[in-house]
Amino acid sequence: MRISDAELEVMEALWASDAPLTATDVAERIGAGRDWSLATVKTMLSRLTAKGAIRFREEGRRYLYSPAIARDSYVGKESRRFVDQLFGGRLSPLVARLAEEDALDEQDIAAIEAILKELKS
Amino acid sequence: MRISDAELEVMEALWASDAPLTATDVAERIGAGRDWSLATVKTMLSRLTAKGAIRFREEGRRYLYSPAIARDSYVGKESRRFVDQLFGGRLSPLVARLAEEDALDEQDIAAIEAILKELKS
DNA sequence: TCGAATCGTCTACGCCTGTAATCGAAAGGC
DNA sequence: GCCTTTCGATTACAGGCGTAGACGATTCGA
Repeated sequence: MRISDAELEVMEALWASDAPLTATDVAERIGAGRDWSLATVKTMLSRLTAKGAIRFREEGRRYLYSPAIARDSYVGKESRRFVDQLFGGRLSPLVARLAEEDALDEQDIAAIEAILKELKS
Repeated sequence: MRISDAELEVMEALWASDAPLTATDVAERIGAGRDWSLATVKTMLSRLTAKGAIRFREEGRRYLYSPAIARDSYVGKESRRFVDQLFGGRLSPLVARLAEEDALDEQDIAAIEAILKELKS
């Protein structure tokens, strides 16, 4: 299943904390950027549960939520989907495009080179 | 404005042909993959027009559609959005992730290296 | 003990998306 | 001159999304 932009925000909060979180916890961690009411966060948690992206354990009257899918695996799938959709499955045209827009700094470039060098060994 | 997955398919047809296309033309070019009725294609064309992503010129009773935005610029914006959303704006973690999934072949790697080398000169 | 706070669930609602049928106008064929 | 085809426009409709209020149950504070 796809995870929507708003839902992703909730996932990030859960992924960022290794302990399970209550709805209120999640709301607090998101707090800043998105000005959501607690009700909204709860809706997201329900929908994510329905999608199987998170799960919860009951603790008294509250639920403790934790991710049911790993960030790496989700991000990997989305990345593939993205390069497939816009770049025919190849990463190099993406790199070219971002390079052309000066979206890569020295540090990022060096990091990429290191990864590739490692790959070839 | 965002362009949806289905709408993108129509954009690709228009981007791929330098001449303007009629609705029927577009339908033919898409034909294969997506099993759409002509009506569906027309809906996409209307919506894309409303979004300002394409425009048309009347030719008799038909419309001749052409892109109003360049593929490069659209793709660039989406790419940024993507790396911002999932990788904090850095490309290297994306490369790392795809590398880890063996989604890069020799050819792609070489192409990326060439781009980076060029960048540094 | 009794009202206030809090919990998860249910309901809401407008916009977007995917997919298409219908419709009135025009054009083309015969 | 008509019937058929074809055009774009309008309407449809279910499911997803963003955002949240209302509700019944429970618990906590005084």
